[in-house]
Amino acid sequence: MIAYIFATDCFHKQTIYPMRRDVFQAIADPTRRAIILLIASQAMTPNALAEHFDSTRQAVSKHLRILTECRLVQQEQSGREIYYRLNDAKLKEIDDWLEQFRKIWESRFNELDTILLTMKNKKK
Amino acid sequence: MIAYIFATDCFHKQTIYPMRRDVFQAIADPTRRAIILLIASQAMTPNALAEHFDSTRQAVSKHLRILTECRLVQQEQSGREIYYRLNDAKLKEIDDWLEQFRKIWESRFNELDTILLTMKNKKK
DNA sequence: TATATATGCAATCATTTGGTTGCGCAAGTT
DNA sequence: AACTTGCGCAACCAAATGATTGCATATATA
Repeated sequence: MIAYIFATDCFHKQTIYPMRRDVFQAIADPTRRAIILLIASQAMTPNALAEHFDSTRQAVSKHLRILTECRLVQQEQSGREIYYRLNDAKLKEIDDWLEQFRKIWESRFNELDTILLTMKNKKK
Repeated sequence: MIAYIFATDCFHKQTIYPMRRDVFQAIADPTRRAIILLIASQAMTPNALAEHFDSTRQAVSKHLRILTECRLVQQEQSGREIYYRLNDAKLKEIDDWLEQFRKIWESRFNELDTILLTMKNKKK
């Protein structure tokens, strides 16, 4: 009931998993990407999530476990329901990885600039 | 020899793989991420790449195959060597995926704005 | 032409992965 | 107190994955 929604101190199975996986492995599976997208706008329970897929609740639960293990997702218990919410900060890690390449391409542009500049000077 | 460097019309084993894989699956493996990073600044041959890893050339070759299959990497043959280069555009797909979330967060901010605005108006 | 090098491919193997079923337990409900 | 519901966990299984070894072929070199 409503009385329990914010009673976050009375949970039981909200396991804290060791960080075994990495984010890249977590998003490799299409079902997990779908889950991430679903909970991006609002936290959802395993049962609610499972309704969006053909596979069983346990399968979804397993995916949630993996997502939780790599901290992409956080659990929030309210009564006997566990809401899973997206950990925005963890998605940032993917963006950080991409940033490396942006930098490499940028420096490549700079090199091109230098070359163009050299050619320009030679013309003089 | 130099004569062959641009002779791209005389290759033999430069197979065109069917697109079976997903970019997300491709970057799931740490070795593949390392390969991507290595060739980001300049194209490399399988042998040159293999020197950077403990595993055998064939293992690296397999990873290259997977990367090629999902178009993350392109082959460029010069003589008997095959240079693998990064396909920048494909990395963009990952960024596009992240963009979804940026939009969701943004709209969340907008909702917040609306709420704040409503509160403001009520105060009046 | 004979030999060395660069590479892809097939077969094989241990490990991981994604999924299913069955179960136990805590939290609600009647 | 008895029943229902939500959820995690263990056992099990088929398929995919990552790596190895051996082999075939094309290119380069002596």
